[in-house]
Amino acid sequence: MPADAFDPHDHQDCIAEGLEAAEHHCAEAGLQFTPIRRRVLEILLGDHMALGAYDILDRLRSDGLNAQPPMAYRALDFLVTHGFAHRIERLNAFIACSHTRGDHTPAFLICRTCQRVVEADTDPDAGELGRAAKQAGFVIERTVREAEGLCPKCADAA
Amino acid sequence: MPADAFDPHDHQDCIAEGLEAAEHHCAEAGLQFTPIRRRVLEILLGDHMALGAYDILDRLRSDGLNAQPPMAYRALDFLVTHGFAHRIERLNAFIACSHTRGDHTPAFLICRTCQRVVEADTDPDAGELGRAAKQAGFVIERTVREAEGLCPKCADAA
DNA sequence: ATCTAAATGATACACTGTAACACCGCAAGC
DNA sequence: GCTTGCGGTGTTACAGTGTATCATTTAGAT
Repeated sequence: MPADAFDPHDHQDCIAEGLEAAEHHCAEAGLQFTPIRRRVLEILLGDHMALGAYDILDRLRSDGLNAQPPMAYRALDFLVTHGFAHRIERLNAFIACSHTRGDHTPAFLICRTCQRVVEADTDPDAGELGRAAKQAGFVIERTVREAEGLCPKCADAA
Repeated sequence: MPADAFDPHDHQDCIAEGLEAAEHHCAEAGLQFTPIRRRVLEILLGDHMALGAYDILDRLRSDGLNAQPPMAYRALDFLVTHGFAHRIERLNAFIACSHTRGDHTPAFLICRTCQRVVEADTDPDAGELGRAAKQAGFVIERTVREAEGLCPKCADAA
């Protein structure tokens, strides 16, 4: 289990595995894993921090591309739609998915000191949102669950 | 309990009570509940939908003010900081708080059809986020919990 | 009365995201 | 082969959201 991007780990594996999983899933599903989409996912997999669309754009440009905003947003839309990446609403930023593919309902832990973000999988109808929805008779279609605070390392340092 | 803004209710009461509660709390706490702040809260209390900062700005302008963006954002910052309003991250918008004052950890149910938003109070360390944080050793300072879907009325209609 | 801190007024700008259109490449079908 | 359609890319221009900065006013404290 990738319980923890807060823990040390061999990060090259994250990148390689993430890319391969996406490639495999696209092949299965008949999706086009184009060079741009692949490159954007690779950038996102590059660290466990959320990146803004314009950060992505800058990196594409340092690859030598004359990239404009729609290029980044299109690739990000693709990745988010198909579950290869997630949007962090609180940060207006994006992060590579660190779990197995398929529909899932992520929750995020955002460290305000080291900026790292960890993804955890959840049950959409559980938790406080599920409870509130049940009480109100509300039908949940999508959830946003994000916590800001301190990761173990940064909490110790403080 | 205001379990449900989805239910019919006398809305003038919402506005009057909300304003009075804020006024009272500001007096207690030595906060300045200035005309602009009061007016912005009144606008937010005007319905159970989230309003963007520029929606607020437009309404201030139709009051005859030559309002610029910082005016709306400052008032909203004040209201959010002191718990009279909340920011809905998913919508880049704001809504009046519908619960008693003091620190609390809201969750929101957002109807994608009628656009109404209901606030529920939660325990910051409970739910799926609390579970994930506990497992990772993460210290939660703030949470974002928002569900999009269908309110009872809109679900029936569909 | 004067001083100080907070709030407001105003300009300008930065960041985030999208509409619209032209173009390209490839696969499906005639 | 040809062409037709569709998804992806290249590009321009703009819309929406949020802030830094500085001047000015107001409200309270001494």
